[in-house]
Amino acid sequence: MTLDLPINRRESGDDRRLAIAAAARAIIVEKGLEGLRTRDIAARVGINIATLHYHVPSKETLVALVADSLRSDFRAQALRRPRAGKNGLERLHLEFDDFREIALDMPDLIVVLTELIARARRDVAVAEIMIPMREFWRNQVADIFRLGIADGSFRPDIDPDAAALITTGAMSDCWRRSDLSHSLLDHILAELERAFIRTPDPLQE
Amino acid sequence: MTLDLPINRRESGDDRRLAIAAAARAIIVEKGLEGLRTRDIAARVGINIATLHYHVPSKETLVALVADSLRSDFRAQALRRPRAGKNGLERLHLEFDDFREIALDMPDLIVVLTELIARARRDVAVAEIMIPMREFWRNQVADIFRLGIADGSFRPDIDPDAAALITTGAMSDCWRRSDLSHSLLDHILAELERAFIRTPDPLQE
Amino acid sequence: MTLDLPINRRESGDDRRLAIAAAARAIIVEKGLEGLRTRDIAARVGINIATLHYHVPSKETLVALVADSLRSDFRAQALRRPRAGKNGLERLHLEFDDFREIALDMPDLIVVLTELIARARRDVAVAEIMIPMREFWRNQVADIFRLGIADGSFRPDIDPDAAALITTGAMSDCWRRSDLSHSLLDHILAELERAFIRTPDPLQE
Amino acid sequence: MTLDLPINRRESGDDRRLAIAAAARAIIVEKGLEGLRTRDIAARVGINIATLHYHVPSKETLVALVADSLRSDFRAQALRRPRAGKNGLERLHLEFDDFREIALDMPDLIVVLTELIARARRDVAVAEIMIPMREFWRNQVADIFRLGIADGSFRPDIDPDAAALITTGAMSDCWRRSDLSHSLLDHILAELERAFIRTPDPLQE
DNA sequence: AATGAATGAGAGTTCATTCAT
DNA sequence: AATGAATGAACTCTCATTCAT
Repeated sequence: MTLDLPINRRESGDDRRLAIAAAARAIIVEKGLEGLRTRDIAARVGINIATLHYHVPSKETLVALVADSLRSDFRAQALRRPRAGKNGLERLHLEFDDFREIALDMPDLIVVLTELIARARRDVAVAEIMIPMREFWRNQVADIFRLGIADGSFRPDIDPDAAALITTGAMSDCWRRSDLSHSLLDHILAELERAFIRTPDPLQE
Repeated sequence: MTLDLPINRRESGDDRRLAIAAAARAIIVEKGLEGLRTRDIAARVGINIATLHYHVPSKETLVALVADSLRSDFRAQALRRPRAGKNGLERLHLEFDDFREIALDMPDLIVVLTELIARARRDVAVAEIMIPMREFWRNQVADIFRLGIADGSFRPDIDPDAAALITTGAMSDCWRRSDLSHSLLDHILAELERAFIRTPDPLQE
Repeated sequence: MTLDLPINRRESGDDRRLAIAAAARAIIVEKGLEGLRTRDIAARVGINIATLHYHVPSKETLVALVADSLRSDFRAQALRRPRAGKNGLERLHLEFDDFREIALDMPDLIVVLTELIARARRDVAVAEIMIPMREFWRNQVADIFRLGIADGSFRPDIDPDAAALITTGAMSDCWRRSDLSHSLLDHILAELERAFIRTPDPLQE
Repeated sequence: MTLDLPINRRESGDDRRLAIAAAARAIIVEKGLEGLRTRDIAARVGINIATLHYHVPSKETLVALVADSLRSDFRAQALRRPRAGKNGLERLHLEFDDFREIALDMPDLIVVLTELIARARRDVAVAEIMIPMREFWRNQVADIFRLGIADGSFRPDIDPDAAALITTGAMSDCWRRSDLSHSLLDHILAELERAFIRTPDPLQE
């Protein structure tokens, strides 16, 4: 006669790790990576510290886990929008839409990402996850510029890699501002667009 | 007659504070703000921890001292180059020269600056020093754009504030890259210039 | 079959806290509250300082724990002697017996109590435990005087509250004397008794 | 041509020591003996810590200095009232008047005294000053009782030493109460008087 | 007589990690 | 899979005292 099975008393290891990553991210948002304490995570998840260490053997592992969870979120987001059959300018607009969505809907994600990128300078394990993420993004934007140059929607004299770095750099810097508003963001993105589109040739109009 | 110079046994308070700020900056470069330990600073300066606390009563004060020392460095650098009698484009070039100089000659300064800007999000005392510094820089660049629009060296449709944010943001992001090379930097700066200068009107050439 | 008793390696939290309170009291007797060091307590209990902090999170809590342990001791002692069916004078004798027992058998308890009462002036948390203890005692003695006035064993013109304060005050002051001897104590208690009993009316004898 | 002699820039050693003792007493009242810090004293006097140590070489010396200053105050007070030509009861009234005056006008003095008496248990240097003070007071009161027994104003069966200890003990205990009011004090003193005066013999009235 | 600078010893507290169950 | 208890190492900060001037 088994009644009232304790639900979720013991979650599977994967579920626990997901909960731990989520809790860690919440704390990083509040107090930064340097304010991240294993005890706080355990308390937030509702488990004992020893249990936390059972699932995530060390703090280093924990940070890597958080980095991984960020990567998953970005991958999920990258797959949501179809990219085919567009010209460079249209694809840049899509990129901007993605950015707007993240910056305004999930600012937490950005905060954690920024903290991890900063840490990557000193932590090789983190760098191995975060630097490729950043470079992947920059390359995607560089591809957009290459496409746009080819299809004529962008200036022909653009250096795609430099332009990508400027674009992603400016966007990153927006993230870091606590005073980021919807309208400010729109102004920035509009200015970025003007900076790279092909000026209509007055003669041929 | 021995010329034994006083081996820094007892310095004036100001000198000590300078040395402390320098040591703190060196450690921040190595281990980040979160890896900054008062004992390490004292050891580096060659004084007792209690002596350190005599000159800098708390860690909070210490961080503020570092922030102040950054501000001093920037002020010193800002006064080195004459700004008068130039048009917008020339002034932008000067700005780029400054940046090149700092990024390649004193990369440590930038690392520390970045750490403090990140900390500013959570530390009001630091924010009060760092945010004005960042905004001052952005405003300076915005002024350059305003000048350049007026004198015709830049595109007339530029939004000076947005352009300034993009420019400083991109430059900041360069700083954060550990792989920053001289040629990469030059490419970025050249691209920034192309993004904002007035496209030569084909008709009038 | 080896009977190796667990050598206190891991005790339950309650046992540890009892041991900690006992160690703290011993050190207070030796060096006073101001000479109480967490490290000394840990050493005496045979545990690590961090373990001490695991059980008693702060020094403030520790002092409250000591105060609580005093209260427990007093409660235990108060329950040992039956109080029913006695007149005022007999109850005063019982009170004196209790006092003699504590003052001569457990002088440490008194020293600690005195230290905590002194600290209560400045520490609200301690005051909240100690002042009620002291007032409870004084009220108990005041009740004895009220009873004795009613049953005729004490002078009818006694102010019970004032008499109680004198009695408990004199007893407290005895505690504070390092030269307290058995015979001195007896003299004091005898004099207190003479001070309040009803003088036999010469007429009716 | 000497103008504007700096007044009090450099006080004599004795004046400085007086000021130091006064400052120390003020701090003891606020934070207790255990909260007494040399730096706080120096700040209150307006001198450097090193200067403080020049005048009072160690903290032990400092506490002895405070004890001495208490003794001076008591001596001054003891000389104010003429004691000759009174009987026991009248002298007890004078004693009570003195006590009232101190307890209500200079409660600080009492606080410091109590702190030092408590410290005397562990500090021989302090004990050598404070214990004689306490015993001198008790003996004075014992003498009053002896006088009053002889002149018939007190009960003949009083043990003068025990009665003195009860009296001074009850008074000391009053001091320790933060809730001491004028009327409470009067009640206590009146009760003490009733406890020891000769009950008027009904037959002979 | 006075002071700015310096210091050794130590205070309470924190933290990631481990152990026994 | 989970946990209460334990720990070493380290942290910031404090304090009475001393030194050089």
